[in-house]
Formats: sequence, C-alpha cells, structure tokens
Amino acid sequence: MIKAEDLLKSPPKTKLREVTLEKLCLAAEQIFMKKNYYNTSIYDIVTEADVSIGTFYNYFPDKISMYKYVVLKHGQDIRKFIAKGLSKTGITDRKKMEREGIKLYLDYCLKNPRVINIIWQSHFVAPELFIAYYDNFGKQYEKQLASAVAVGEVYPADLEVVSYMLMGMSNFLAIKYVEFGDHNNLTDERLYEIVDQVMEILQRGMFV
Amino acid sequence: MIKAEDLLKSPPKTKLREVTLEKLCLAAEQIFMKKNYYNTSIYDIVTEADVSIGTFYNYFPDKISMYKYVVLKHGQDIRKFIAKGLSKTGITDRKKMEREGIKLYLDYCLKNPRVINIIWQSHFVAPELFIAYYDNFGKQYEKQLASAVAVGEVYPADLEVVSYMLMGMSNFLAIKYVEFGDHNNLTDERLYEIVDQVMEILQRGMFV
DNA sequence: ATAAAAAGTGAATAATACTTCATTTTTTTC
DNA sequence: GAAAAAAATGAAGTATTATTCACTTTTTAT
Repeated sequence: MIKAEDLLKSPPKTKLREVTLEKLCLAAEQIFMKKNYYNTSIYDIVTEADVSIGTFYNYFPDKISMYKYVVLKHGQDIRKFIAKGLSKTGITDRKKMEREGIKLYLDYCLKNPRVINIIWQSHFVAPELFIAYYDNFGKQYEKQLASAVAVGEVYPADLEVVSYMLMGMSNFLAIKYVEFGDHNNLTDERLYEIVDQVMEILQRGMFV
Repeated sequence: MIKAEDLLKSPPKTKLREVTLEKLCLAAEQIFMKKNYYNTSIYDIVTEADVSIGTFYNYFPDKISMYKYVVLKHGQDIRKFIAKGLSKTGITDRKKMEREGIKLYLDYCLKNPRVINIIWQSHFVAPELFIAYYDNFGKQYEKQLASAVAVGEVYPADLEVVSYMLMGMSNFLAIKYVEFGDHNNLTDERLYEIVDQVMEILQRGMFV
C-alpha cells in the first residue's frame, strides 16, 4: 500500500522544510486543479510557490511523485472531513447517517470545488491511486452498511454493489451541481432539497 | 453545439478519404484508450494507422480536434447501442426498461472495456465535451422518466436529480466491475446478479 | 493518354519542459 | 562567531513532440 510520506525525497524534520513543503503542495494543488496534471509544468508550480526549480527537486524526485502526494493527502482530507462531521452530530440511526454523509460529501465538494477533479485525474494519471481511493472508501462504506444490516436498519444485500451505487450517486451529483453548474448559485436550501430527493428514493424506491 | 464533422479539415467525399479517416480513428481510439490523450503522440497514432505524419494533418487541424472527434463518435455509439437494444426487446414497462438499460450499459462497457476511460478523459482534456455528454444523456433520461411518471409507473420527483443518480450508479458499477476487476472473469450471471441488486433497491429502497 | 486534382510523404522547425548539478545562501551547531 | 550542515538557486543539458511545407505519388476526369 502506497503511503504519501514515501513519495518525499526525505521526511521533513526541520521547520523550514515543513514550511517549504507546504508552500509547494498548496501551489501544486492549486494548479493541478485549475489546469491539469499534464498541462502543469514544474515551472508553474515553483513560480506559484515562489521557490526555485532546484528546490522542487529537493523535495520530490519527479513530477508524478508530487502529484501522487497531493492526491493521497486530499483523500485523507475528505475522509477526515466526513468522519468528523458525522461524529459531531452523534447520529447513530443509519438512515440519518447516510443523509448526513451525502450532505457532508457535497458540502466538501462545494467548499473545494475542484477536488473531485483532482482525484478523478488520477483515473489516468495514476490509475492505481484511483482504484485504491474508491476501494478504500467503498470498504468503509460496506462495513458501516453491514452493521446497519445487523441491527435491521438496512435490507440485506450485496453491500459491495450498494456501496458503489451510493458512491456513484454522490459523485455524479457533486459533478452536476458543483462542477457543471455555477456552484456559487447553489444555495444551502437547494443542497438540502437534492439530498432529500436522494433519501426519498433510497427510502421507498423510485417505482410505484 | 459542437458536431463531430465540424472537426474534420474537410468532409470525406471520396472512398479513399473515408478509408484513411477510418484507419486514423481506429488507431487513435486504440491508443488514446491504452495510453491516454497526453501520453499519445501523433507519431504513435500514424504508426498504428500505417500512414505518414503529413497525412494526419490532412484530416485534422490538430491533435485535440482528433480527440474530440473520437469522443463524440463514441458517445453516439453508446446511445445507439442502448436505444437499439431497448427497442429490440419491445419493452414498455418502465421498470423493466430501466433494468434492461442498465444491463445494456454494462454490456457495452464490457465489450469496450476502456470506453468509459476515453470519455472520462474528456473531463479534463475537453471539459465542454464531458459536460455535453452527460447533459445529453441526462436529458434523455429525464424525458423517459417524465413519461413514466405521467402513466404512474414512477413516483413524481426531481427527475434531474434522479437521472444523475442513475447515471452515477451505472458509471461507478461499470468502473468497479469492468475496469477495476478482471473483466474477463465477469460472467453474464454475475452481471445479472448485480443488475438485480440495483433493481431491488430502486424498487423498495435500501432502508427497512 | 494526359492534365488536373486529390492524397500522401517525412525531413526540418520551433517550442516546451523535465531534470541535473555546481554554486551560493541560509540555518544550525558547537 | 566560525565551521558544518541544510536548503535554495537557476543556467544548461537533453529529450520529446506538435506542426509546417515543399515535394512526390496516386487517382480522377477529359
């Protein structure tokens, strides 16, 4: 299993090294998202980060390693955001949790409008990361669903299929309403309406 | 609205021009899928197509136009495949149609294992195509759902949300079972099991 | 058969960008 | 505060590749 830290030329031990690494990452994130991996030059990154080209190679062995580093970090970020958001509410009812989870996911995408883009890029910049990302997400989903089934809150089913269904739904809704549309126009009420729609179908199905 | 034909340097009027164009497209499709847009050089394409570099520029003004051409053609292909497959069955019941539609979509992805890949690439190679593709697909979905609502086969709902939910599901299942897994190991029975799982949830929901 | 039009060719051009490394600057240590 | 270690620098090397264009070959039309 690939770890973000293994992609660095050496682990940041000093304060300065930490600061510069952070500058580089923020810049890379920014530009990888705005343009894309292949249209982003190292010159672009170091210019935005306000360091020299040599410095870049002081931290990462090559361009692809830096990209992977950023993607892995971002994945951690989303998961943390949702996990924290969920635990804060104290909800245990699975249906309410699902609702809140979808809401939190869309929220995150709204606050970081291009985050899906950067993760989706990995689909063909570094496919193994893409697979690992959704595998991971999916497995966690499955686990939670399994315990919900155990206490009779969710119908027994092939939970792998169910988790990919749910991930697909959330992802496409995020793409539609955050990326396609003008996400500044997406009010909180509208977001709740969308989530409610989804929940209604997950509750009683779509066919009469 | 961008049309595939407008991307050609001139419309193929002679037989020879049609043949060479087809050779180029097949080669490009092949390689764009195996590698990706940015890792594919024009030299790669013309070598596979067994023509010269000059010939390439005889047909397309540049690399991006050729890519767009291939994506647009592929989009037409999928839609035709599903529409034809559906009309052949003669089904009118919306639930059965949905089932068959999802099955056909996964079938298409199985037969063209990297087709999602090439369309998803457009997400950041040519975002306007990506948006148009799903917009189009989604609108058609909506229309069909609307008539199903009219005859009382589907619950009234925000059909835009519903169609993106359905597209997201299908896409992610295709990715999971066609791309991630070893798609040669995916039997027809397993495919039907997956579709049945989906339908069960769309029928009665997932929450007890 | 011949002239004109269409199609094909590939060497040369031009531009971009990844990466290296010898040197300089800054920070830390004693 | 001097020596050593860490970090930063950016010009130069190397490589790739999209695109052009003057020329050749093939096809079509008369």
